[in-house]
Parts: sequence; C-alpha cells; structure tokens
Amino acid sequence: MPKKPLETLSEPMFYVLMALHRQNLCGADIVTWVNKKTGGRVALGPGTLYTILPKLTDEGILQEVSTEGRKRTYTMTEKGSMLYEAECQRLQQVVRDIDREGDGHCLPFKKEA
Amino acid sequence: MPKKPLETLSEPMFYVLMALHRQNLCGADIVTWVNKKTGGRVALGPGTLYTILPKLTDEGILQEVSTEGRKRTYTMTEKGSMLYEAECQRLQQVVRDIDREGDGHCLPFKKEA
DNA sequence: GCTTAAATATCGTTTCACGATATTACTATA
DNA sequence: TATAGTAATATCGTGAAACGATATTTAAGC
Repeated sequence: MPKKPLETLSEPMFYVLMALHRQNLCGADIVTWVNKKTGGRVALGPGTLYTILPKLTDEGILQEVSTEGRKRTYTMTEKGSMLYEAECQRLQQVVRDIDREGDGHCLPFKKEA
Repeated sequence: MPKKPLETLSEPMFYVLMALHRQNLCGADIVTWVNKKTGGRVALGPGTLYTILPKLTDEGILQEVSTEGRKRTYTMTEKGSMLYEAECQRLQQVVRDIDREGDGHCLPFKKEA
C-alpha cells in the first residue's frame, strides 16, 4: 500500500520549517538556528533532525538546493510554505482558544442531545 | 528505578487540562468539550484519553472528585493549574517567535565562532 | 430479568523522538 | 601525499506516545 501522506507537522518539523522560512540552511545550521531562536527551549538533536529531513524531502516539503562536500542545503517548496503557514494559523488559533476560555464561549457546558 | 516525573504536557494532555480549567468533567464530557471547542481539529479518542487520565492522576495533576456509577469526574489540582499556565505561556512564546521571524531578529544568520 | 446505552478500560499497532554512536568528506599541516 | 582533526550527516536502538478497535462494567428503562 502506498505510504500515506503527512497531514500535520510535528513540533520539531515545525521548527525546521521556521528555520527555513527565510533562509536556506543545512542541517547543522538548522540546529544552531533553532537553539538560538528558542533559547534552548526546543532541543533539536541530530537523531530527530536527520530523520525528519528525508521525510520532509520525500513529501515535497523541502528540497535540496546545493551540496558542498557533505553539506546539504535545503529550501522550502511552495507546498512547504503552505503547510508552514497553516501550522502558524493553527497555533494562533490555539492561543486564541486559551484567551477565550474564561469568557463563557463554551460555557455553561451542555452535552449535545 | 522510580518512574521519572512528567516534565512537559503533550498536546492531548494540554487540551484535557483546558477542558478542566473551569469545570470538573468526566472523561466522556472532556472528549465532547474538546471536539466542540476545537471544531474537531483535535481528535481526542478513547484510547488517548483513558491512557492519559490515570497518568495525570498519578502525577498529581488531576484528582477524582466524584463517582456516580461508572462515571468518574475529575478536577485539576494546584500543580495541574501551574503546569497548564506554564504550557499556555510556552505556546504564546511560540506564536511570538512566529511573529518576529521576519523582523531580522535572528537575521542575518551567522554561525557562532 | 433483559436489553440498551453510556462510560470507562484494555490491547495491539504504528509512529515518533531522542541520545549515542558511526560514517563520510573536506582541510590543514607536516 | 600521509595523516590528524573537524564539521556534517547518517544510522541504530530504545522507550514513549497516539490511536482505533474492541471489550468490559454500570445504571436505567421496559
């Protein structure tokens, strides 16, 4: 059976895409960028990163743009951008859900009939 | 060796806590609430929920408050509230990271020496 | 008592994260 | 041009988590 496509981005994937949103970077630089950006809150290790990179490439979310020596530099595809934007909006929605939680939006809670 | 304590909330856990933040609910009502709140974006099934509930209870994050028949109603503990608030802030920080990504905050990117 | 439905519990599979370790390719230096 | 060092990538193994499907328990209604 044909491998089912990726539907949602995992958290590490999301940060990889965030790193690549403006700049093309190689794997090691992605790690450095994410660590710097998040102040270490997101710990992206080699195990996680290098399992993610081929996966995202297979899905057509990333693309290799150059290779010098062993160093492979990646860029986001159109599809990747769309997925990234969608995930951003999802997260913003989550935060909005938090903010609204006390305003009675879903309260008082009644079970559906 | 003593089971290591839970450090961060998984996404389903977070939504369970969001559901319980204002109201005490039983498992089935948590599912209903989350589905309604998120418009189905977060699909919380029984398998996920009922593995999570005992775990959160063991960790002192939730507490049973009443039992009628089989129905068990849960409430959040002080510890649970603190973890929930911390996770809210973490998510808000993520969204802030998104918003700042184009302002040059981390650009141009230079590797550390 | 019997049936139905609600709520919870369990099981098995699959996927993922992650650290530790190994490999590859370039660079510098003698 | 051997060799040492280093940066970057790849692999491996373990443990944990999500999740759907299925089973079990309890109460209510007839």
